[in-house]
Amino acid sequence: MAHPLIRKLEQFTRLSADDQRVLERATSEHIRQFGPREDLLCEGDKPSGVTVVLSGWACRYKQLEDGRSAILAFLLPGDLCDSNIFTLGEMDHSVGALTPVTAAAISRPLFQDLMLNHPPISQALWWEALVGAAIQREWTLNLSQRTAFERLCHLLCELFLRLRAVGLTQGSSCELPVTQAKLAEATGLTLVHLNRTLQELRAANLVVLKSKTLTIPNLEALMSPALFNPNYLHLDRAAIGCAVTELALSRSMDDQSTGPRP
Amino acid sequence: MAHPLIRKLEQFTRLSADDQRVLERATSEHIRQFGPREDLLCEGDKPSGVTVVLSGWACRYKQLEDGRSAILAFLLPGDLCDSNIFTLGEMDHSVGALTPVTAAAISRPLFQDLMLNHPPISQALWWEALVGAAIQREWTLNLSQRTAFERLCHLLCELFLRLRAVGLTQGSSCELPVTQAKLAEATGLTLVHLNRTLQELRAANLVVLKSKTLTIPNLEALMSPALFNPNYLHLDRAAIGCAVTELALSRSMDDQSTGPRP
DNA sequence: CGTCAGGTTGATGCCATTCAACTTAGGTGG
DNA sequence: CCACCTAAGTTGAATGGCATCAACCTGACG
Repeated sequence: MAHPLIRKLEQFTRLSADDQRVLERATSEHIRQFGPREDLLCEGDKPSGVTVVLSGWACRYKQLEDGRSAILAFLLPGDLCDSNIFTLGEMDHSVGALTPVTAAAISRPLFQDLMLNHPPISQALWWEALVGAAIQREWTLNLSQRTAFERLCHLLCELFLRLRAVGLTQGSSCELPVTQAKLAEATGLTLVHLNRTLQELRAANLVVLKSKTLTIPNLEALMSPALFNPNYLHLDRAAIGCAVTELALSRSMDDQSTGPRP
Repeated sequence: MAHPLIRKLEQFTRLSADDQRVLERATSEHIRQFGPREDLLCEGDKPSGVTVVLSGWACRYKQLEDGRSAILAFLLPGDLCDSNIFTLGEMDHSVGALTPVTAAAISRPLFQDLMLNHPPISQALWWEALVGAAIQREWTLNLSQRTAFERLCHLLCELFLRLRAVGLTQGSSCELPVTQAKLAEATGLTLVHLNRTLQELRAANLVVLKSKTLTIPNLEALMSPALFNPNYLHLDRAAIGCAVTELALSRSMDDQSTGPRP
């Protein structure tokens, strides 16, 4: 499969062969593996490199001194953990692995080279950061206004679309390698209540979730109750080019998937 | 008073006289005034310029189709409404004025000149965007984990510190030119419940709020119940230089303010 | 076969919402 | 100067969504 960072940034703009080579080199120097509960980065860490998730799922999270904690974002393959961290003094939150994770660290000089001498890449990194911020805003709205049911619908829609954008869906299915406890932390619900909400989703035939595989028989039916508007993911430019084939592919695989739909 | 954008970016790094001149020119071309309920930007707008708040308060907000809406951020003088919007296709949320607002629009060519030919400025703009994202994460945590009481404490702390960073506090007081309805939208509470929570804050002597003026007799006492950690504002570098005088100034004015503290 | 993580269920209570009314302050016109 | 109006703030009572606590179930694994 293509390099996930390149695949992701190409959602924004086509990168020249040269730029792609530069990115590949930059992300192949310091590769590290992390186990499921391990931290990629801790709050307070001084920047030693920009971290890119190459495979597996991670999450941003933040803890209060009294033990409460929340997941603030899911990081999927191709995502940057600490975009341009060098301009900030230190991490204001932590990043933890949810599954086994492979991550690359881009050293400071390499990163500065990308930013200064490769305008298309630095543009794409801006895009990455801005979309990340847009997603964070949507999560704020999610917690602020949506009910538990809507919240969960919305989260699952988002994850599915983001995974599809980097080619990690199979038809109407994708991996969802996280426990209900983690989904609860991400939606601001208790584990118990999340479990019940999930059962509502199943009862309404909006999702099938079994053994870490999520199937969405009818994506629009899931988007509708959440009032899901995908504009905040800013995948539109990609839509002009890639997503046509992407969509066609996804559709054709829908046909051979288990759940036939009206 | 100094130019608010310059003042803000200098929280991150000292700008040369030349850079300051460039910024001043960039933000003096297209000045616009907005009335209290007017929109500076609407969801779906295509970028026509980067908007900077010069005076007054604005907010990012997002509405759901069924009428629910939430305030996602407060924009104070010096804040950018749509950082680097040119790399995104369109606005994914709206920006509205809460008070009379003066804003400048930086045109596309001017903005690109800043980004390409003035590294210290483009660095500072990265910092601005990253801090904005960090604040958004903190708001996510706020909504996800903190109680109504803690949430309000936290919000007021943040606003006070951000205002102080751009020199808009007088001793332990600052303007808070927003209605309780807006504070409710920002904290994800109903108006009624926000009102009651605010009364709790007053009863606990944590704040004095009258005729749009907020006074915080003891900032640490307000930070404590919210488990407020200012690291996410990334004002630390400034702290090395400016904030010493800033703090000294603030202290000396505390002395002549109404509420003496132990 | 015991253990443990992950998932499911029931009972109970509180925090926050909802609806509805009332107060206060500022502004405007007769 | 008072009658009226509107926006903002305040209060009470009833409802409900979600949390909390405590079991219990299930499958994977050594």
